[in-house]
Amino acid sequence: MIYNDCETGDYMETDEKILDSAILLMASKGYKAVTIKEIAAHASVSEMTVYRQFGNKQNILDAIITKFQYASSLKEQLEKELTYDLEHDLLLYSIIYQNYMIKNKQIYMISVLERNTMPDLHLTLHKNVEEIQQFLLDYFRKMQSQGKLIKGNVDSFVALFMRFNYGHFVSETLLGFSNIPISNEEFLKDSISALVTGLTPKASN
Amino acid sequence: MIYNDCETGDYMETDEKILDSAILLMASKGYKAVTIKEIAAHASVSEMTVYRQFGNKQNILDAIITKFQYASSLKEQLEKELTYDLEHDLLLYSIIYQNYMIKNKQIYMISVLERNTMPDLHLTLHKNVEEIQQFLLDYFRKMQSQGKLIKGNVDSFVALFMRFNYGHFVSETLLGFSNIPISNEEFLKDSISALVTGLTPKASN
DNA sequence: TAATTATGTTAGTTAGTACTAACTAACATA
DNA sequence: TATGTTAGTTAGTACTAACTAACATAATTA
Repeated sequence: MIYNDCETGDYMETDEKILDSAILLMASKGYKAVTIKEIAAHASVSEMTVYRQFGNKQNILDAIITKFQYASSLKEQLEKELTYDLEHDLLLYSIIYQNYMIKNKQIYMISVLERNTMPDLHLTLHKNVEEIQQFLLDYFRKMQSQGKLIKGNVDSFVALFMRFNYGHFVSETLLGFSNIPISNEEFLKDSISALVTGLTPKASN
Repeated sequence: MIYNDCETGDYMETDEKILDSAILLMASKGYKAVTIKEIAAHASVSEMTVYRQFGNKQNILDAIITKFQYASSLKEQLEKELTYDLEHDLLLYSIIYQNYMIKNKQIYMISVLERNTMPDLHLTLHKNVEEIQQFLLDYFRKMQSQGKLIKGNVDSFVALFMRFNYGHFVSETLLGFSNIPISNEEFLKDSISALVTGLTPKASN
């Protein structure tokens, strides 16, 4: 089995091939169910090479986690482009969020599969969720104080929006079940348009 | 370790204790990572009893699947109580859906963990999703034709609503992260109220 | 060219796990 | 009294997977 699909056309480093194969297999079957033999075969290296590079199985996962633990650029990416127009901003958020999650879907899947055996990983990733939630809470409060968001419980509105985005990510990307006969972007546009109508104060008031 | 929490106060049958322990452990760690020894210990029986009752590990999972494969009562439960008032019906759906998923969360978790190793289970449960989606599509179309739902892509509206419910289930029940400082029912009420406002045609038209 | 480095090969050891077999104990029932 | 049923105990087999050690070879570098 040959495995080498680095986008640059260069051959991937041995370490990268191993980590790439490991994350793929672990996200598919879980840490315990994946064997070093499988990882080596998928990376087209010998089992010994894996052991020489990483020592043991746990170190492979640790390397994966370290590699994918870059700072949450989600917030910074957003803050720059906010226009304080509800529809624009929520759509922007949804698109950026989906792209962010697609990039991290494998490490996220591992964290779900191993949420009980290795709770630290899951908690670490969950920190990001809390940060995003806080960011959205601040944004929604600001919009509310400017009369651009209906009165009511901001916590609920934020949760509504977050759970919609999260549900979309899980069914569409993580589990790969697409039941919608239209494109992803169209769907987001339609949904957020309806959402925004519900969250915008009536003009007549 | 003593394990016996049958609601009737009677002692649970040996088979039930074993299945109950197995589903709990498999939903927590995945099929492969659970050992017969663990299941036996958790059910407070000897390993041999497990083998005598079920023969092998796969049979335990098969028994679990068979036991939890009752007809989707979700649709029937709903049809009876529909009032064709959007807010009432969507809130009703959300509550019934959440309760239904809570009941089936363990088998659902197993289907996610083993989605690649045993794709049949996941596909079977997914059939239910498709059925629910079709039901909601019919309902939304009906409401739209009665002028009780805004014009636009019904597929999007259904997906918006389903993904909100699904996202809520996954974060609240499946992964157990509750970030909302209010009660579940209050949250559903608030969210659906906002959603319904967005999906209801304006009175002035 | 010689040394070094990266990788492969082969053959182990050790531990865990699914599963079997033989036997025993307690209790119920014909 | 004899037999069936249900569960436990103990020992063992077959296999798998993590991990190690020793040696071989190809590529890279001094």
